[in-house]
Amino acid sequence: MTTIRDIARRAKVSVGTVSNYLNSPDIVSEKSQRAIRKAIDELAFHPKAAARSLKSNQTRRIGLVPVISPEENRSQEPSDIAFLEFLSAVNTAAAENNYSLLLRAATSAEEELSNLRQLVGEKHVDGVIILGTRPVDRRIEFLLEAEFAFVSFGRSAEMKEHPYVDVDGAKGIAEAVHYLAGLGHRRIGYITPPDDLMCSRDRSSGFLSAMEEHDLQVDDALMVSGDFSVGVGQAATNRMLNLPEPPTAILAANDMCAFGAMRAVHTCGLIPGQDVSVIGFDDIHLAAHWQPALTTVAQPLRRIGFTAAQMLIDGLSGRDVQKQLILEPHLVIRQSTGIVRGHDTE
Amino acid sequence: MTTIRDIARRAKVSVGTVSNYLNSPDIVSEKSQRAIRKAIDELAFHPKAAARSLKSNQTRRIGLVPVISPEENRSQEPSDIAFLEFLSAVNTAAAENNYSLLLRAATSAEEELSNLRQLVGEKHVDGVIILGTRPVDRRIEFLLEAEFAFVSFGRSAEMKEHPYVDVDGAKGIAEAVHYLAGLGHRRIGYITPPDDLMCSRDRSSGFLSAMEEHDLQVDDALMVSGDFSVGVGQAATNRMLNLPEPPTAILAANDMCAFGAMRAVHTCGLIPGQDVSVIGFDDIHLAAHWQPALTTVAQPLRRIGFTAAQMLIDGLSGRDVQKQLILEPHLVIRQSTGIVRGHDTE
DNA sequence: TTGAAAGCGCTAACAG
DNA sequence: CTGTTAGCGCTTTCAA
Repeated sequence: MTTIRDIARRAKVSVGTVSNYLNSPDIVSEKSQRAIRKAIDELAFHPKAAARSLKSNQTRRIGLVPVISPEENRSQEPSDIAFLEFLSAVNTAAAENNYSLLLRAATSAEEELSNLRQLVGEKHVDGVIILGTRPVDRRIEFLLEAEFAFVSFGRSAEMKEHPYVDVDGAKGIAEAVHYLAGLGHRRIGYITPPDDLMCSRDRSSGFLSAMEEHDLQVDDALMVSGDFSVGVGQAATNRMLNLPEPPTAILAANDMCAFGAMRAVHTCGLIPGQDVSVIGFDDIHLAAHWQPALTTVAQPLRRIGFTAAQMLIDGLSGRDVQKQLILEPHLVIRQSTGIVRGHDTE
Repeated sequence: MTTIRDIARRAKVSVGTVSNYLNSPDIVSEKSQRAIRKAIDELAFHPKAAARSLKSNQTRRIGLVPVISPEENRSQEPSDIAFLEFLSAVNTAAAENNYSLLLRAATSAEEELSNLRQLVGEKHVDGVIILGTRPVDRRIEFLLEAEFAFVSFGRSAEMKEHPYVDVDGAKGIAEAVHYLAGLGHRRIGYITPPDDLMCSRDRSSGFLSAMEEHDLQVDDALMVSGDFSVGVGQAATNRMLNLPEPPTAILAANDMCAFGAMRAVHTCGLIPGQDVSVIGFDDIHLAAHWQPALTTVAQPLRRIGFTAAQMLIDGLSGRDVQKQLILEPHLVIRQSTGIVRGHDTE
């Protein structure tokens, strides 16, 4: 392995000068620069990351602990695809700042916490990004306590403030309800995200208050706790559609869930967008390509991921930045929603 | 920061003993073990990763360089979702072996290579996994030359052997053609993966020979070079459907592409699975949930990802293992394919 | 079994 | 501007 000493020897300068060249080239004389550059090229030298971080105490890595359920070996982060969009944005922001992303998969909430502890304790990374935030989140408690840099996607209900990027889910859902109400829908089904997530709480409050605003009755059977999967969307919708008084519209936890809902509508011999309206959440890429194209509450996942990473890196670089950011979602209207059948005749 | 010295002092042993305890506890006396364990707990000690890797010369990380196009900021790896399934399997295998996954995004093929060089040269990782293999692949040339551990998803056409996990794409496509031919289809359109990928070459050969086997004519207009996106699937299908003699079946580059194809079929006022059959490739989770459910050539992406990572790690651990593995795809028949309309009347 | 000590490859004073 | 040097926190001989 070629080291900084080899370069120094070959370029006939000291190791200190080589190190200076590596870190602030302009502080080194033209002549030395040339000699060093030449030696580096000839020996194909690369400064070893481990040695650098040992000394400088920084890794230029940011960590993420995705939870992957072992049975189906599927990512459980806020819906597969949405997670990918988020992840790729984080990755992009990291790369732009010359950081890498370190993933350490966990298969359960317990493991998630212990992997995080390891990542942090052993200093594999300079900071972490967490998602799937819960109202009381042990990860956040830990990170705050350890005074370790992090940004979360989603607020928690902690007393102490922490850095996060979030979306005003209550407002997003409310907008969807307003829109449906305007279309004449009175029985609106709502499939929530997993109960333990903060975003679920947030959105439910938006749902409830918007329903009230329109004098719409919230039927227990029409507000079912679900998750981000196609399967649950389909099952929950199916159940609601078989109620004595079925809903004419379904608000799904996210787009995947909405795809499942549409499937259920179809299976019941009804047409999504005509007989039953379906609205998703996220606006993943596929939403526009579904048949019928999905009306959904768009959440700027890429912007969220990018911003979270950028905030984290800015913090690590000592730049001081806004610590909390709440983005506005907006309703994207496509073909999966429509006027209530028989609305006029009532 | 608490170090091994602090533990040594507190446990009244030497640093060497603490280190031994960390690496092979059984070699340390019961008494010392207890004392050390106690000190570690009390001080919440974690051995620093950087120091460890500097000394031991291994990182327990495996690297991956995803290509994310900047315009749309979307992963370009073999179709978004398929990539996620692969990635999560790699991550799982890594985690099981106490490895992490390091991602270093690139925005172009040039950057992909230079990021890889950096990952390897600076020893951020012990080995890498590459995908989107090309017949002549500079990454593979580089890795072979550098004698750096890696496994690729997909063969290349290099002279030298290299470790890979692949799928017999030719066979998969051939199976799809046989099936369509059996259904009476004679005009079969084929949208290929990106031309520069090895898998494209592989599958095309399977397509051509299967067509020949059934005495089916390969029309240039029906074999279009595409990619893994919904958009291209839709556009290409649309074009083919407007030909004087349109195809009655479409083989798409992958499931996403097939989704686009179905959409085009729909847009032309036809019904996928009845008027025009569509077959995908991959069998991503959503394929079964599409409307109509997609017939597709299933590629065990999770097994591939898991195996690739496991092979890499086994190699790193000195275990010697099979270096090449080709998995068999199989056709999953669902509702997007059917007998040619008017087949009987001919 | 344990302790002392020599580095792993780099950075950052500090003196020249 | 350059060279010397003392570590960063750990592992691993080697003697005791």
